[in-house]
Amino acid sequence: MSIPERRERQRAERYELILAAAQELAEAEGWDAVTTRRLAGLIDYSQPVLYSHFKGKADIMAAVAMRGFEDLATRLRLETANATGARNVLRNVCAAYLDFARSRPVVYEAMFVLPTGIKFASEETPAALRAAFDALVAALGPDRPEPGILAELLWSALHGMVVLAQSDRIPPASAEARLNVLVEKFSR
Amino acid sequence: MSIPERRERQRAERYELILAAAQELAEAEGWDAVTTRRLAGLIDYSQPVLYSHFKGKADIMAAVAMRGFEDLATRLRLETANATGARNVLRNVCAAYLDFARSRPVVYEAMFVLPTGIKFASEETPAALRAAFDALVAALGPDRPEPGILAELLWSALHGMVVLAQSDRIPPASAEARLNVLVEKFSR
DNA sequence: GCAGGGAACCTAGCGATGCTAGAATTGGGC
DNA sequence: GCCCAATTCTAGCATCGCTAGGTTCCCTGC
Repeated sequence: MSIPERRERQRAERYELILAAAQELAEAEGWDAVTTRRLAGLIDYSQPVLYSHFKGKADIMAAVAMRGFEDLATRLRLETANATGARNVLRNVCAAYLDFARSRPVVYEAMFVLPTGIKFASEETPAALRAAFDALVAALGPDRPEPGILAELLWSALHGMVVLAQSDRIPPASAEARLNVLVEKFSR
Repeated sequence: MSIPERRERQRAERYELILAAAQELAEAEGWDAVTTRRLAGLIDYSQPVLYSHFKGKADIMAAVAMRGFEDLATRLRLETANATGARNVLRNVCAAYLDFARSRPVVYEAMFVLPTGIKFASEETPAALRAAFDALVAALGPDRPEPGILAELLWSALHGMVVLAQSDRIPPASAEARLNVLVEKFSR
């Protein structure tokens, strides 16, 4: 292995180390606790090292979000493939979405709540993000009128349920009941 | 007028001045630009004066949010009263909700996105907030199964549409189309 | 083996934030 | 006209994201 290659590999490892530390710290104490100083301390480097990998704190959060898009997309596609019957597919995909948000709340927050520079619904939209949205479209079944609009609405409902429940604005305990009604309303 | 009374009135006026300045500055440059120093400058007092009215910046935003709840509640109730036909009522109430969010995005943000200490769906829920939610329940019409759950779902969908559109995660331009589908799905 | 040079890294610091302790000023009551 | 209490301001703390400039390390060519 050449020396530049080794250097590059070590850089990549440190990149991963930063992402892992950021996510771990955020999961433990929230994004506000993820300061550049604490992050630098966790990886045993000084602050400026972070800026050799990322443009800034927002960029680190965006990178965590990108990983989240990939994770979410594979989870949703898995449900689309494994369930049988249109209604079951829709239900399982929605349940998987809600489950993802519940299991990784801070990653979800980075993906869909906090301001990242990530472009949605445009040419530059990351593939993983596009794939996750396409899984929603697919879950609604074929031959729907205005499938894009319908999927946007479904996503809006799911997202609303997530953030309002996470911030205790609607009772998290009734999430299941809401899911039942949601599936009923969006099945044909 | 007694002297304590005059003092109290002047304090109340300054309280309003602070709220108005905070909202105005937020509307112009976003909540991040609302710093205690700039706010103090706008009302021609020093920083600590703010803390004689509010516990801190978050408390100021919560106060702005409270005014927003009242405004939203009256707007929604107006639509419930003025429209005829179940479907029209639902449509107009939803449109009014979306319109409120569009016309006062930063107030909406303080109400439903940023972490305020305000209690939702509990004993201590402010009356205005409860009234706004009740207007949603009423808009869905009488004799619905699980009206609370259904209203939570409707609210989730509306809220999701607002925040995803505001952060450019779904195209703001198709808001009307989404509203049409939403009303269709939630009408019986 | 050993300088030279470039990449990698850290120390130290800037400006700005929310918030507060303690001094200074104001204004009503005697 | 003086005093006391309430009100307001000055000045500062700790922390934030971010960066300039100097130091250290390691690879390269002799």
